[in-house]
This record gives sequence, structure tokens and C-alpha cells, in this order.
Amino acid sequence: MNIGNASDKSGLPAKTIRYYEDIGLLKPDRAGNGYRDYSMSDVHKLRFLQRSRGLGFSIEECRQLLALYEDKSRASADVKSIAQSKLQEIERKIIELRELQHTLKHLVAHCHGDKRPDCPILESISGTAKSS
Amino acid sequence: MNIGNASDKSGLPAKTIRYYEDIGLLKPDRAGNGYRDYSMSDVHKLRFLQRSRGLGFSIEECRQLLALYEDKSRASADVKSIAQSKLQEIERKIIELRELQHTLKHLVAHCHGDKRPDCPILESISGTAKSS
DNA sequence: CCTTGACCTTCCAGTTACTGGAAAGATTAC
DNA sequence: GTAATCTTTCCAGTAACTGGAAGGTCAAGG
Repeated sequence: MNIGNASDKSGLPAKTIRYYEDIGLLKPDRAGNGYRDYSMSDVHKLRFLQRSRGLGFSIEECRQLLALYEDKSRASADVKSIAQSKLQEIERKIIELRELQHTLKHLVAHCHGDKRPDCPILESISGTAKSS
Repeated sequence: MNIGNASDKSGLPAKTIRYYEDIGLLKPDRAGNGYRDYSMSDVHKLRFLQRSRGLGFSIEECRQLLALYEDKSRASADVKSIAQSKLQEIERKIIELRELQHTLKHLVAHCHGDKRPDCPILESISGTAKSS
């Protein structure tokens, strides 16, 4: 399929998809007319990249994740150790998102935006003291 | 406290903290010698920024989140609607992280890196067919 | 067949969000 | 007092896109 279609299905702008090709992340086939030709497998990888990037992984981390995803026949211990450290990172990110969620929920529940300067929840979260 | 200390406590490089000041995200006090002086409240906000950025929110989104966090006495409906949409985004990110976690766990559990080109889990995830 | 509009191509420049390094002043440790 | 370790500002470089120009391709309508 063409890049526009792949873009719709993956959620990545066509520009970004071309950029990912430039830096060697994902190289699609080419049709006879020179158009890029994406397989469903390519689209899944693009979606995978779209998510990973959106979740704060760097391009290089995404490259590793994609290599895992593609199983570049590495030594087992190697694959496992990278995957394991990524899993820890994911676990941490989930916890952080839960905390952020918690903070915002309290905000919605308890702060009324009525120009009081003393929202009790925020004070309890952030504190006010100066220290060296 | 000095910027180095704030850097240690927030997890953000001093460079980045200064950059955030440049773009008007967080303006600390200044000590008599011209050094930036961070309060604990500032450090909490920096940590908040460190996390939000690491979780894939853009600077502008972080600015909004920080405004919520600081309760910039907006109209209640305004605050709530922004917070609500951020909460949805957070919910989505958590789900995506869980899916990524799921994928990697299967990888670790079922792919042995023994140079077989046919890891069954990855095939089931990504598919192989071409379509227009 | 021809045009029109929506695709696609490459290339190059601009933006966002840092990041590194120089040059110089302030502080702390001996 | 002086050396090491802060800190300051400023300017340049990098990472990861993003926009726009100039031009080729394709499917639909007349």
C-alpha cells in the first residue's frame, strides 16, 4: 500500500514515515513507479513505532525495541536482557502515569478554580519550604 | 538551593532546567550572587516536568499540566475540561504501555534467539500479508 | 485523449527541545 | 591564596521531526 494509506493506518505523518526510512528504521519495498509500498507487517511496525515514540522512548530505544520485535536472531541472553530492562522501564512509566493520573484526578475533584490561592491538594503535593 | 542540587533532586540536567526557564516554564528566585535559588516547590514542579516529558507529553502540554498543577485560577469548567482530556490521554498511554509490556513479555517467554526465522509470537502480532 | 486534482517523489530549509562547550565569576576545601 | 568545583551567559550543534517547493504519477470526468 502507498504511504498515505500507511500513514492513516499507523497514525504517523507521511513525513515522519519517510524520515524513519532515512534513518534506517523501516525500509519498505518500492513499486514500479517509485512509490513506497508498505506491507501490513510494515504498518504494524509503524504503529509500534508510533506508540513507542508517543510513550517517551527515544529513536535509538525504538530501534532496539523494533529489533526485538523483529527478532534479529541475537543470542538469547542478549535479547532477554534488553527486553527485561525495557520491561522495567515500562513498569516505571506505568507507575508514573498512575501517579500523574492520581494528581489530576484530585485536581478535578477538589480544586474549583474559584481564584482561591490555597488549593489544599496542590500544597500537599508540592510543599512550600525553601532549603539549601 | 542551587541548580546542581535541584538537578539531582529532579532528575533533570541543569542545562534543561535553564532551558525551561528560558522558555518561561519555571522561573526560580535569584540569590544575591546571581545564582538561581530553587524552592522545594520548584523542585517538585521540575520533577513533575521530568516525568511528564519522559511520558511523551510535549512542552506545551507540560505547560498546560503545570498550569493545572499550579492552579492558575482559571474558570472551573476550563480547568476541568483540560484535566479531563489529559486524563483520557493518560489512560490511553497506560493501555498502550500495557500492550507493549504484553508484547515484550511474550517475546521473552517464547522467542529463544536461536536464529529460527519463524518466531510464532511475532508473526501473530505483526502479520505478513501485503495489501494495497 | 486530456485535463484536473489528489496522490507521490526528492530536496532543502525551519522548528522544537534540548545538549555541549567556551569564557568568566563565585564558592568551598586545603 | 589557590585549586577545584561550582555557577553564570552565550553561542553553536544535535535529534527528531515539519513545512514547502518543484516536479512526476494516477484515477476520474468530460
